[in-house]
Amino acid sequence: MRRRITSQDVADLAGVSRTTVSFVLNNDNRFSIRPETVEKVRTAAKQLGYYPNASARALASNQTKNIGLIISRAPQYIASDSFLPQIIGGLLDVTKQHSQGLLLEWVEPGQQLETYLELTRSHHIDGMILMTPRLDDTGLKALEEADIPVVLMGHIPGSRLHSVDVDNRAAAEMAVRHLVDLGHTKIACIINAARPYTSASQRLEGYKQALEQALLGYNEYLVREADFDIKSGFLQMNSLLDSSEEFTAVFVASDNVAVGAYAALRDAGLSVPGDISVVGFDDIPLTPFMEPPLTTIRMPAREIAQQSYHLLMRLMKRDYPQNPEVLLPTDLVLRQSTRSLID
Amino acid sequence: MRRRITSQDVADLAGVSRTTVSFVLNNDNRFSIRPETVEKVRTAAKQLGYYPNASARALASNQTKNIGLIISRAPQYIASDSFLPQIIGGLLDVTKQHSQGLLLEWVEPGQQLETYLELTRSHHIDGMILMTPRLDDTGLKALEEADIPVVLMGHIPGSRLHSVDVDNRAAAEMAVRHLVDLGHTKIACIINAARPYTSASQRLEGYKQALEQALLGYNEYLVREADFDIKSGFLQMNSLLDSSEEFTAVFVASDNVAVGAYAALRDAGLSVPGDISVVGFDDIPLTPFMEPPLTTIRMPAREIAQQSYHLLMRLMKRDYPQNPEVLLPTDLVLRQSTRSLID
DNA sequence: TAAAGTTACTAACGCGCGTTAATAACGAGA
DNA sequence: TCTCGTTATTAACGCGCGTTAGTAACTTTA
Repeated sequence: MRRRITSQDVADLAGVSRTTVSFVLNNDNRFSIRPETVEKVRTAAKQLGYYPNASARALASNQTKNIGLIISRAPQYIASDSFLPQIIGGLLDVTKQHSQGLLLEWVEPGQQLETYLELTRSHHIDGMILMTPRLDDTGLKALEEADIPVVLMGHIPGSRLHSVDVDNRAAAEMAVRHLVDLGHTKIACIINAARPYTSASQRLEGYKQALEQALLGYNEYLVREADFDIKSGFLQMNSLLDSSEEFTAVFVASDNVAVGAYAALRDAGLSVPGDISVVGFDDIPLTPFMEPPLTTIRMPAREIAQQSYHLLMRLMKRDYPQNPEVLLPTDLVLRQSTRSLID
Repeated sequence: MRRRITSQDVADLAGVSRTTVSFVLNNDNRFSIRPETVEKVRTAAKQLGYYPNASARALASNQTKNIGLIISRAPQYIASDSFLPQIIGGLLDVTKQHSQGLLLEWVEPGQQLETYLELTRSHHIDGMILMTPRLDDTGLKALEEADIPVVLMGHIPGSRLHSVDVDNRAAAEMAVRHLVDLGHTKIACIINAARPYTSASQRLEGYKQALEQALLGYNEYLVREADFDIKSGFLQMNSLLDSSEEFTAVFVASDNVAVGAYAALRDAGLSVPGDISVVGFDDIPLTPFMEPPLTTIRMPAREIAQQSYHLLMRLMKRDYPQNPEVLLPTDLVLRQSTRSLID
């Protein structure tokens, strides 16, 4: 294997010092270098095919040029997630523009503290974005006093960490109010995930609040808890159907889960929206192609990703926004999965 | 900000040299260290909350402990991909076990060479897995003589690079033969992506071959080319329906694309499998929940991910398997999207 | 002409760790 | 007592780069 080409080689070829090479290649304009010298260095670097060693650079500059995307979920759940690719896509787009790397990591409940410490203290990354954080995350306090910037994609009440999120509660309320406005009074709910995921508990709150405003009673037997994936939607919808409770509409707090719910309804011989109206949440790419196309809350996934990144960038520059929380708008996308009971 | 804790601090506290600390914490058994010394070092490290600096370690050992997953596609296509999360999930699972990091990267056509050089020469990663490679990838030759291990997830004819793949051609042939066996003679095809993606051209080959074996003529007007995502499936199916060609079955070489095709068929008032039989490819988590459940070729996504990783690990240890190509089995998962024309 | 800038560059240190070659301690054998 | 292995430990170098403090040359001002 041929020897690595270092900046010394470039310096030798260009007939200057290594320092000058560094200044030129990093466009360090605190020092003025004669244009012809710049040219000499540039061509020498190109000629040798010089690429600065990332580790050495990280060590010297204390910047890895990598940011971490941490997913609070096990790989088997990641595999069937339709929302994740949108986030990753949005993130990859913008990280590449800033020639940053994206390091993926998942963390299992109970191991959070150790994982975060390792990631931050070992300095694998310059900053991290924490996806779908859990209320019971045992490592969040440690992150608050970590020496690297952190952005929560999602909100944790009481946390000092900066965050990017939508108003899940308000969005869910909007979804359910839509059903109420159509005359539905018996509205079931399948939340997207277990309560410790804040998006889940907040969406449930929105559901409750919409019922309350409509003077409809909250019936816990009409509520089920899914687990991110399609299958759990299928199972929970069946559980609702098997119960003795009556309902004419369901708010399913995740489109992915709603796909499973659709299947369960079909299997039961019920039509959407003929028998049951459904409103989803997320607006994944699939929803317009479902049968019938799903009325849902649009999550601005790409925007969430990019805003998270930009917020993280600001924090890395020690430029702290006065408001630690960025809230992005959602809206209700009307398609064909609901029908009016009022005529 | 408090000072970083270095191995020197641990050494001081434990009353030994930095070298000893290094030996102990890396379990370097080429040197025998007295058990009580080991203990002293371990407790000192724990007490101080010492985490070795990743960059320094990478620089000294010439190993970053990161592997790269490179996606040959733009972010907007990544966003609606249902296959990617399965690969990522499988990869994350196994990288974590080996305390390796996973660095995500995408590369746009035309920029491959530069991207690969930068990634390998800068030594951001110890090895890379190249997803959905393109035949016209201008950087592959450079990778063959790169100084880091590379695994192709997919096959490039004539490349010396190691690869993990399924036999796309044979799998596609199996899918189409299934339709032939059911009595279909006019079988359309929507391939998953443009020809330069080897999986696309290989699946098309399989389609042709199955027709040939059944003594059915190949009609290029029955073939369309999708673009990975759902919408392209919708558009291409409509294009088939708008043409004057007749067909009773379609082989859609990607489940994701098939979702769009389903929607187009529904919109045209055609039933699956009543009017048109459909066979897909991939077996994404959604397929059992489609209406009707899609008969498809199962891609062992998780296995592909993990085998790719293990192959990469072998290459990193300079342990080169005699056969550069790992082929994984596929099978046809029969569901309810095809019907027999023979009675 | 000397002093005081200004411009263009470099020597040298430090980042934190892995690792080799060398040393010290210690008992066994002669 | 002296030599010869072990065994346990360390001094010191190198990984490749960023960066500060400093030097040399060259121009401007008094």
